[in-house]
Amino acid sequence: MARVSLKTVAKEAGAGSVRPAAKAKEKSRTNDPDRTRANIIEVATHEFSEKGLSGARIDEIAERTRTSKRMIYYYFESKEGLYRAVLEESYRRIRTIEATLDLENKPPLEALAQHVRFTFDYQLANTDFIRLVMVENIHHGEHIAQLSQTQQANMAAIDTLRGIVQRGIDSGVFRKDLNPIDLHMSISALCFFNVANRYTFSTIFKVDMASPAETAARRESVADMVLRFVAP
Amino acid sequence: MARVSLKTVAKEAGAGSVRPAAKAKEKSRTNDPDRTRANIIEVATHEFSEKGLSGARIDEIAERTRTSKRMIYYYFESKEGLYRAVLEESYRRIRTIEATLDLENKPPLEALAQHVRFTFDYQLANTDFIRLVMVENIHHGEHIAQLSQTQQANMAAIDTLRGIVQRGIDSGVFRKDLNPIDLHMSISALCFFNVANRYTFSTIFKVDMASPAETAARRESVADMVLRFVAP
DNA sequence: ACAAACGTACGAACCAGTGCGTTTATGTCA
DNA sequence: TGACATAAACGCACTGGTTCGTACGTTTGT
Repeated sequence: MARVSLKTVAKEAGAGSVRPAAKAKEKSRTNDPDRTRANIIEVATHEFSEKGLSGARIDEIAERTRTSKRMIYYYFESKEGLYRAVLEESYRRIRTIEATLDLENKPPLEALAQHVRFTFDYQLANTDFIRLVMVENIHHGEHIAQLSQTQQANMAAIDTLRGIVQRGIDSGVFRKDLNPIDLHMSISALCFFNVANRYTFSTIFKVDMASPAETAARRESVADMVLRFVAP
Repeated sequence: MARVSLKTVAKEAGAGSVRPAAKAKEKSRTNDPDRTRANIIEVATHEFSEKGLSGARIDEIAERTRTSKRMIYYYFESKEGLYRAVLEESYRRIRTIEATLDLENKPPLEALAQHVRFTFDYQLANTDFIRLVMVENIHHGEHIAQLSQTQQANMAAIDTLRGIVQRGIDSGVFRKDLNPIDLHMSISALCFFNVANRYTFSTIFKVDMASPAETAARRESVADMVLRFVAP
């Protein structure tokens, strides 16, 4: 059925990943499993986050890749396998970035405020991740349930917050009955909504939640709400 | 192009829809367009909310209906048409129920607290609706964008909150710079997350967010957070 | 030489949508 | 009132395009 060749000719495109200098004739193929794998995941991440697990098409993902559909199955075995790899990688990325923040040495109130603003901005800048979480919840979390590695690592992500809360309580600037997990949930909820429900909310209330002005105001409102929440 | 009439034959619709007494032989079919339509929407609501727009299957919806697949296309024209009808009906239902609450005559603080707890409980009890909103946002809100009727009616849904805010400010128990839409967003965010992200959050943090104890604690935490937020 | 990495082309199941014929309800006029 | 025409409501069985997945052969690296 005249299915088009889909060459993906040449191209140095890459965000990085230098190739061997050879390049002489474009006829030659270069094996680079790491790059191929990473490239597939990158494309798939965007595709799954845009269309969901059921809405995404393996053929379309393959098309946007520098390799072929066969390679997707070679590396990931199935559509769900690929989805799981995408989920894992997205969760891995968020926690490595979160760890770079140094909030341990700042006064609790300031540290918390910064933590909230950072979370807000990170989620705003990583809508792909947010949407993947939405998709995963539509699927009842059955895939992340299989990634125990990911679960553990992400549970540890609130250790920073836990530390801030402890210091805040100790120094008397936070109320004593504060529950770190509950606090984390509230922060997540406020930041998450801003990205996740942007479309329906903007449509109904005729505001452009993606605009810089709206975003800035919202960020401060969220920070304010959290700070008020922890006060004694 | 046998394009169906789409009658909407007036009628008192009601959840009940009494049938003609006839019923004589079970061999005979009884035409009851309203009931058929409502039945399809009911089944489709659950199916779309469980599997999403792309994940849901028309054949499966038809199977769970008391009628045939052909009727789905007879009444709704396409899968997306059915989805739109489902979305519209879900939004319609939430606002009629919301309107039944009488908060106009209670003191602002009490009214707000009740409003928050009601929102929390309603969303908890109507996961189908919440999940539909998630699905719609995955699709960039392109379907609700076509339902201007629904948009308008739902924008009006914050009039109650707006009234409470005004009375609270006037009587001095709320701070003056409170923005009703911003407040509404925060309340929605806190309640929404509880249902929408239940699976990933429960999995990562090893808590059962659906349990009564967890739910009750969370409801009070949310109410507390909102009340602190509005204080002068 | 041998395994890992890769591409092409194909198949089988799935699934939205429809052609067409049948039954039920309703209006109309003798 | 009842015969009849017409429209609405309905069901069966099918189709054509889509889509996940793979058989099989080729190239690259060690």
